[in-house]
This record gives sequence, structure tokens and C-alpha cells, in this order.
Amino acid sequence: MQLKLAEEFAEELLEIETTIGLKQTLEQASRRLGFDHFALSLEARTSSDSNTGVLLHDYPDEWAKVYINFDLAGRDPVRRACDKSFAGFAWKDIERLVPMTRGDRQMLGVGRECGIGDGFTVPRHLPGMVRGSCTFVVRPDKSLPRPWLAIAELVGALALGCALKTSGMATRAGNAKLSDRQRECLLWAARGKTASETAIILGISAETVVQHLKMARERYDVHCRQSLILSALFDGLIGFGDVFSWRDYN
Amino acid sequence: MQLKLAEEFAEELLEIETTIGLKQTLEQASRRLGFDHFALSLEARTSSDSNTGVLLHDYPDEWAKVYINFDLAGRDPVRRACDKSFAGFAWKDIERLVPMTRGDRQMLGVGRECGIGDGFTVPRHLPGMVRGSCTFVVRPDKSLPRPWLAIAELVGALALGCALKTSGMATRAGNAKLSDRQRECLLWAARGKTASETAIILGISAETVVQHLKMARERYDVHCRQSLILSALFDGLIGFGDVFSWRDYN
DNA sequence: CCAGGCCTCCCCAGTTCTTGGTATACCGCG
DNA sequence: CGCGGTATACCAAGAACTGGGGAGGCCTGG
Repeated sequence: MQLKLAEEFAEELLEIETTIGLKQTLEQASRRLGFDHFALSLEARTSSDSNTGVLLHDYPDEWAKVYINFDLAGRDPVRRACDKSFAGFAWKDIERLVPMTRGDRQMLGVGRECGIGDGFTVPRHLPGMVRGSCTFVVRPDKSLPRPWLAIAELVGALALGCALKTSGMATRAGNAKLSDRQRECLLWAARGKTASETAIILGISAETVVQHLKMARERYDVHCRQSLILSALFDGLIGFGDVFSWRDYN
Repeated sequence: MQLKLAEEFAEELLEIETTIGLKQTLEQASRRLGFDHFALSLEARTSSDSNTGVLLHDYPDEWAKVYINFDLAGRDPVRRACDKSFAGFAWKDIERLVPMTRGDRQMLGVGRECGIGDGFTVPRHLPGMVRGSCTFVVRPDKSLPRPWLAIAELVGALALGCALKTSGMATRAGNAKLSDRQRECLLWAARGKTASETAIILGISAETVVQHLKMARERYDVHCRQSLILSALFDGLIGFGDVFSWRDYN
């Protein structure tokens, strides 16, 4: 019964092309799940110039103004909790995830005065790329619709995926630009190995490793190792897991 | 009906205290959802110490051996796709997320010969801390149980959260921090600039840039530029947006 | 069958990184 | 006030990387 609702939204979300459409769909979804407000934010992992994010919400104007004018984002405990949880969490349970200061509680109190009661936030991260969250909120006089939280989690995740797609931040996978051997050399380079070390690991000549990396740089049209690794990483030709988890073994 | 099953698991997972208990629960869950195998992995991003990772699975021995002995982790497209998706994905759809080489396809073929057919992987990241995934797999002669994937997503996320708690990684201290200047130099390095180019851009001596990068490497306990950039990128100290969107301007 | 891609190996000249130092100056904290 | 952190600057040796060549063998698709 409830899952069907989720599937409906899933189908809807797959067809959405614009952020406006996404907003409307989320608005409807949050109501049908028993919430009063929603908010979706997607931030590109850039520290400088910004403008590459997505922010959709139907919070009361009052609260939005307060939030922006006082730069509350920097001290928002919900945001901090997003960095600590794999799954969606109720705001009531935030203290189990991160320590709360008096100021934090005060901030939530101000929220309540603006019509923001308890909330359920679905956090998602893609390393090096984006941080996102999708939140569903009830008014202060209501409590969270427990039976629907699992569905909210699914809807939130789908909505975030949709936002990622429509925002253009996601790269659609093209064809692999590198040969298998080239990628292998690149992977060891990303793991911090020098050409000669890689040569020993792969059992080939150091010159060959250099050659593979040379060709790889040429294909990506970059002239240094760092850029090569970053490009391949961004393309998905290598992954953080490939690089770091290896490190744990030695 | 299906959601009830998920709630049951949720309750079970909340009470689990040991990784062994988690393994048993996941084993049961995967069967009841219509899968033949499962695998859960949680990797901490520690630069040096402690083996704080978690790896639980009930894959055929044969496949596990092949995977480890041939270092297939380095060319596993599933792992790479984990860095590109907010939500769970079927292996069949991986090509939409990351490019696949011939070697990748070959690898999946070997998997099939070992009894690993299609799979559904739930990826989760906490920036700067851990990356995890929970995978459910069917035998080569079967196809994924479509109606249960949403439930699998929920169960996977809960299991990852449980693993995070029991592994004790959740509380570990944060990551290395860099000074502003160090980060700035690092950023230009990530953009492919040499030390002397960066020096001109920042209006300081090339030697100073070298010094900043030297200190940054020290803090991250890495000995080369590539690793420094990757670490900072994974920790969210810099982002792809910082590197690539800059590139678009010039 | 042949062209083209891939993998392998080699040479060289020039540039850049890495690592080990030393040094001055500023600032905040206890 | 000293201590630690930060930012700046310099030197030198050795390792590593980059960009320019050339060359043979294997396999695959047209």
C-alpha cells in the first residue's frame, strides 16, 4: 500500500526534467506523506564561487528569511548531523548523532516559532562532488508520521537523484577513454606510486608505465599527473574506493 | 506487506551489537528478499593506523579468492559506481553511471562463472570519514527481484548504519586540516599548476608554494602530490567544482 | 588481409618534485 | 612573555616526471 505510493513518485520523478517540476512533485509528495513542508538542497563541493547548487523548499517566508539573514546554515545542527548518518533521521534524534549546544536548541526553538516543528532529513553525499539533503517537516503541533518515514526516505533519495540529474552536475558515463593497462597504471599512480614502483608491481618496464601514463595524459588532453588522476576520477574511470581501501591492506 | 518486513529488520538491526549478529541478520534478510548472496563493506578513511574496516559477505569462496588474489578491487566497476549514485543501483545499469572497459566486462563474466549474477548495490558515504556499500546478489540464472529493491535499499542503509555503530568508527576524530594558504596552493596544484605557476598567481615565491605543499603533505601523512590532492578531495577540503568549473573559464 | 589499437621496450633533454635543511616575522594563547 | 602555528623566503641534491623521438609483436574488426 505505502510502497505503491513510493513507486508512483518514483515513476513521476524519473520523468521530471526541470527543477520547477521537481518542486511541485515534492510538494505533493510531502503532503500525501503527512508532512507540511519540505526542503531539498544540493550543494556542489566548491568552496569559492557557489551558484552551482539547488535549493527547493516551501518553508514559511519568515523562516527562510531568518535562516538566510542570520547565516544559520553555518550552525545548523541538522546539517552537522547529515555528515554523520547514512540514513534519514528525525530531528528529535539529532542528539544521538552530534552534540548540541544551547545555541543549537535555541535555533530549533526559533524554527518552531516560525512554524517548523519536527523534521525528518535524508542525507546523501557523493565524495568530491555534492552534498545533498531532503527534509520533510511537520508543524509544531504535530508529530512525525512514523509509518511513512521509510517511504519518505525513498522519496527523498529519489528526489535528490533527480535534482542531481537536472542540475547538470552529474556526468553521464561516456566511453572509457583509457585502455585497461593505462587505467591500471593510472590507478597505481593515484595510490601514490611512482612509475618505477608501478613497474615492479605490474611486472613490466618502468618505461612502459611512463608510456601508458603519457598516452593517458594525451587522451585526456592534460599535461600533468594530478589533472589526469582528477579527470579519471571525475569520469568514474577510477574511484575513491580503488584508491583508499587498498591503502588499508598496507 | 513488504514494508512490514523492512520494519522487522529495522527493529532487529537496532538491537544488534556485534558484527557476527549483523552478518546472520543480513543473511536471513537477503534470503527473504529473494537474493542469494549479500556483501557489506565499510571502509574508514584513515591515513595510516588501525584496521577499522568491516567486510561481511557470504559470497562463494571461489569468488572471494579470485577477487582478492587478482586484486580485482582495483578494477571493480561496482565500486566506482558507488561514488556516482545517491541511491541503490542494479549492476545492469552501471554503464549509465561509469564507463566500462573490456576488462570490466570480463570481470563481471568471471563473477558469473563463480555464481555471482546480477546485483543491487546500496552505496553510502560520509565525507571525510567512511565509505560503505551493501550489495544483494542473485545467481546467474535468476534476475533481480524488482519489487523488493526498495526494501533492499532500506535494509542496506540500516545495515550500514548498524555496521558503522558497532565498528566504533562513528566517533573517531576528524581529519587533517590545512591552513588557508596551504589549501590555496593545493587547489592550484589540483588545477594542474606547477609550483612556480602557482607562485606567480598568488604573488609569492615559488619556494613558499613548495613549502606550503610540503607542510600539507606532512599533515596528511602522504609523500606525494597526487595523494595529497586525493585526500583533500575526499575529505571535502576541495571539490571537483573547484577544479573543473575553474577550467571552463579558461 | 591489413590498418589500427594496444602493449611492450628504449633513448634523451629539460623541468618539476621531494626531502632535508635554515631563517625571519607576525599573531594569538596561556 | 615564551610557545606554537602560520606565512614567507632561500638553498641543494637526487629522484621523478614530461615531452620528443623510435620500434617490434599481438590481436581485432572491417
